[in-house]
Amino acid sequence: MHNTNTLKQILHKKNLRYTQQRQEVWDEICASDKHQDAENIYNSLRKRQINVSRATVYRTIHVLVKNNLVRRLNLDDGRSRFENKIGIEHHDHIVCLNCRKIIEFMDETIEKRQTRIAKEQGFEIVRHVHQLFGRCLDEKCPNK
Amino acid sequence: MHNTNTLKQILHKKNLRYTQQRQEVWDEICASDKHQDAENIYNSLRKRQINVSRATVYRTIHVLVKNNLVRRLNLDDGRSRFENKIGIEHHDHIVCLNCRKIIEFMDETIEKRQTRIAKEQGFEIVRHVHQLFGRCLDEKCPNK
DNA sequence: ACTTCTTTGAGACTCATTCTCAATAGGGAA
DNA sequence: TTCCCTATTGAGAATGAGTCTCAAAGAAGT
Repeated sequence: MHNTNTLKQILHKKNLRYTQQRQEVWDEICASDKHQDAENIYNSLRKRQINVSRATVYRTIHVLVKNNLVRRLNLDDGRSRFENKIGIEHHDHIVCLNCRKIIEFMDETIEKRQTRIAKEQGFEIVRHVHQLFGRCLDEKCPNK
Repeated sequence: MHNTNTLKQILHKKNLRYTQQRQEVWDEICASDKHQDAENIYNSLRKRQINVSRATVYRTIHVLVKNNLVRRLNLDDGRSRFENKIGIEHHDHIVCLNCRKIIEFMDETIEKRQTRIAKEQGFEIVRHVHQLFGRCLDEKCPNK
């Protein structure tokens, strides 16, 4: 895996241990751009005969998120989704309410403006959430 | 209560029944601009000797949200918050990660831009979430 | 290999929210 | 006003994502 070193180094820097389970969870998140949830990740690993417990999947995700390898998305459907952050440009999301298709977007003007707005209100932004929920025109979308 | 008619009429239009419990929950949400969660609303009513069950609080909130009287906010802390929408301009939120202070903001440029972006991607926006999480400069904020 | 300290697995647990179902009560019709 | 139909309510059980516990397993420095 091309990300072995990344993970190993980062864990080492934080005095955390590099384990097979952590590598597998990290690989699984990197392998897909489908914004998987924890249960998904757990099942995918199991299907590939990789033994990782559910608790470890959750715990590993925390480690990855805390160390900026992974981003947690909350798409208002009751479970968190995760996406690889390494080598990926910042972006926000458009979500179809019918088919749950997710499109990424990024707008420099919006980014700058929100920073300015926050500053005017006496805030320094640490992170932001910008999600557009709507209906897509996709052929396959059950959108009547 | 000045919102009695609003609620009564809207419920009637949808063939739903106007009940004391629904009025009380709605009043409680309107009475505060503190973005209360369901448990809060439930406790406030109890404290005022008003008998409403937790289940009814949750059920009523659904009714109010579905009928556009109330907005549900998900501030990534595990429970939904609610705010009155009637007579209130649209806005988004800035949240302090330290003291949980919530400030409202609204920017016409951002609003327009996100609509255009969505359209370009073949989406019609139904709703959006735009939240800025950061640290405020408030005196009382435990922000070191 | 030895030791120390972290991580793991399995299942119990938490907590917000939803569900179940019998009892209650809107509200239109008579 | 009373009757009836059906929606709503209350109490507590159930759900489900996520977290915790603790004994066993395993990194990694020496």
